[in-house]
Amino acid sequence: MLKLSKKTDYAIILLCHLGDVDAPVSAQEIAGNYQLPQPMVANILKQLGAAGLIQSVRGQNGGYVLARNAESISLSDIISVTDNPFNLVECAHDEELCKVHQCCPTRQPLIALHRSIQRFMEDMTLSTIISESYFENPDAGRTHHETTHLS
Amino acid sequence: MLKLSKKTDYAIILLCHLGDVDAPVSAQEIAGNYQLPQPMVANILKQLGAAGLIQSVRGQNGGYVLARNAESISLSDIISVTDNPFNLVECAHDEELCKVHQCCPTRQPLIALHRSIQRFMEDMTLSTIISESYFENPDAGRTHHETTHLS
DNA sequence: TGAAATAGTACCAAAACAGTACTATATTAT
DNA sequence: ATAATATAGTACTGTTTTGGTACTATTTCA
Repeated sequence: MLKLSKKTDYAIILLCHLGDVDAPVSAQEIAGNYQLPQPMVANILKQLGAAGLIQSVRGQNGGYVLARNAESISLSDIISVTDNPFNLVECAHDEELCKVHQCCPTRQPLIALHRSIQRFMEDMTLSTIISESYFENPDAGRTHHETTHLS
Repeated sequence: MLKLSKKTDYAIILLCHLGDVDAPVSAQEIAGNYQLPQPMVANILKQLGAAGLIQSVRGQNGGYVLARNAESISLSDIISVTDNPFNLVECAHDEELCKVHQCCPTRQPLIALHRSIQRFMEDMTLSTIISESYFENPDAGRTHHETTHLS
């Protein structure tokens, strides 16, 4: 339906949070902070860890921290983990899949759209997202996340 | 999963075909020409008709023709019919849906992405798609569609 | 009047999504 | 040591969406 999955949606929130904090943050902590289902959050963090976007710290007081700086994590990276690699149309990656590629009128323009979106998502980094979110919520300072709980 | 549905995919093919021909074209004819499932094609054409993108001609020798010229039909129009209105993230349209909008770090940047894609899809008209497809398949002339059948 | 077409629905199976559960392992505070 | 708190890995499930079919009615033309 051409929309981001909840998983991707959540992943961005999680990563923004991690990008704001230095110490490891646990799944439980984030889930509580944003009122998200804890098992989901845990699963997504596991996936992001396996993909190398974040690093895990096991044991008590453990959690996750960004594995790279926020400038080098793109929206495209995130979506690749939580939503499969972006693929607006099958034939953008698998030309052979297209039964009618000899006469398919959609290939060129849809691949153009695909590339345009791809480009946009590669250019949009986590740090961009974080700084744009401050523009909207300037009072959501880094040490006040516990005050942003919802009633 | 951030990809176009088959319905949208097909719809673009159908509309491109209609944009190339003046006389009404039947569902059966198009389905045969592009090796697409006939009932699906019929359903999509019905929807496109109901949405006012194409006009139907009933009865024998009937079929469909574009209801407006190809310049005035945008990719956004098409997707609205076959894929629901485009909505990258819920909160792009329904701010109240977002439980954490007070502290949600994703709103601004994702809405920016949404708008960028939306804009792109509004600017890409059916006539653009058709002309770009000729760039790739210059031999797919308007009277030779029956020669492009696949074996 | 019959063939060929659309109109309008209703239906169904398979896949994807959103979320849960469980077991194992690692680390640390006590 | 050991209990508590965390991640690691994986399997499972209910719901929704997708992709596609089927059926009946109506319109038009030869």
